[in-house]
Amino acid sequence: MPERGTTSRAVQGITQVDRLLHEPARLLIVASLYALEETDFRYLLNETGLTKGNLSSHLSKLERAGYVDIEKTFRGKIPLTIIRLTEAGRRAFDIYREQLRQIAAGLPERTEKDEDQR
Amino acid sequence: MPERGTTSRAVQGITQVDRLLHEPARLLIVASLYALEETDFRYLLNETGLTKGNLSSHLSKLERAGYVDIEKTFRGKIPLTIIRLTEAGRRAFDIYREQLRQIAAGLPERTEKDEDQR
DNA sequence: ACAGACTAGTTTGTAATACAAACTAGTCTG
DNA sequence: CAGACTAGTTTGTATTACAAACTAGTCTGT
Repeated sequence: MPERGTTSRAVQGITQVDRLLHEPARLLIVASLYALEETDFRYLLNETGLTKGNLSSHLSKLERAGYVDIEKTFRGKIPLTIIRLTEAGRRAFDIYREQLRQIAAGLPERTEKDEDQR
Repeated sequence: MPERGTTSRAVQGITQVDRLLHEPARLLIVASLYALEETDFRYLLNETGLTKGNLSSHLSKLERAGYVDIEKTFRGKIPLTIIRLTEAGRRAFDIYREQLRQIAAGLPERTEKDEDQR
């Protein structure tokens, strides 16, 4: 098995994270959805602080990946988009969360010697 | 101060991470450099597993941002590129490391109730 | 009744990206 | 001295992230 240097394995793992979730805007969307049964477009808009256009396109991307279900309904006569995290999305998030923690834990620390340098 | 929903502050902070370091390839480069006084192109190539082209362009980007110093020398008659993390790069990494840890810690967990759902 | 404001999103345009393949410039070897 | 090798850089391509402009319809004041 080829070793690739001295940087910790955990940190080298960063090259394999799910790029779909590594994008901050989408991680925020999915993290918001994670705790909820379902929610609507307006809620996510408020929760994430994204613009409508951005939120719309990130949701489409997550939908194409099978990470969210998007259901179009009406609240009275006004269109309402219901968004749900799928089981696949939930699993992908679980994996990403654990990878991120491994990586964060594995990043090198400032040592006392480093402090002296300046 | 406007609240933006129920997702934890730490996680909302993800929208403000340093995009230069959030890119896996570059984080790996900078994490590799962090522990070292200086190193060369060949070492990083091996350490990161990137292609030469990719490493070259990521290093240029880090150099433009002032995160690394690149010095061109010769080892005998063969060109040798020496790379060093600057103090600015070191500080940026310190900040990113802490932000990442906050975010990783703040991501929602799978609850017992969630487990039941499937 | 209908002009204009509002709700709820989607589509379009643009600049920046990440990546690998192709290239450059020179050195070493049989 | 041809070809293989070292050490990188440049170029080409497809994907992206983002906001501005747009679509489709509903509500409100006069």
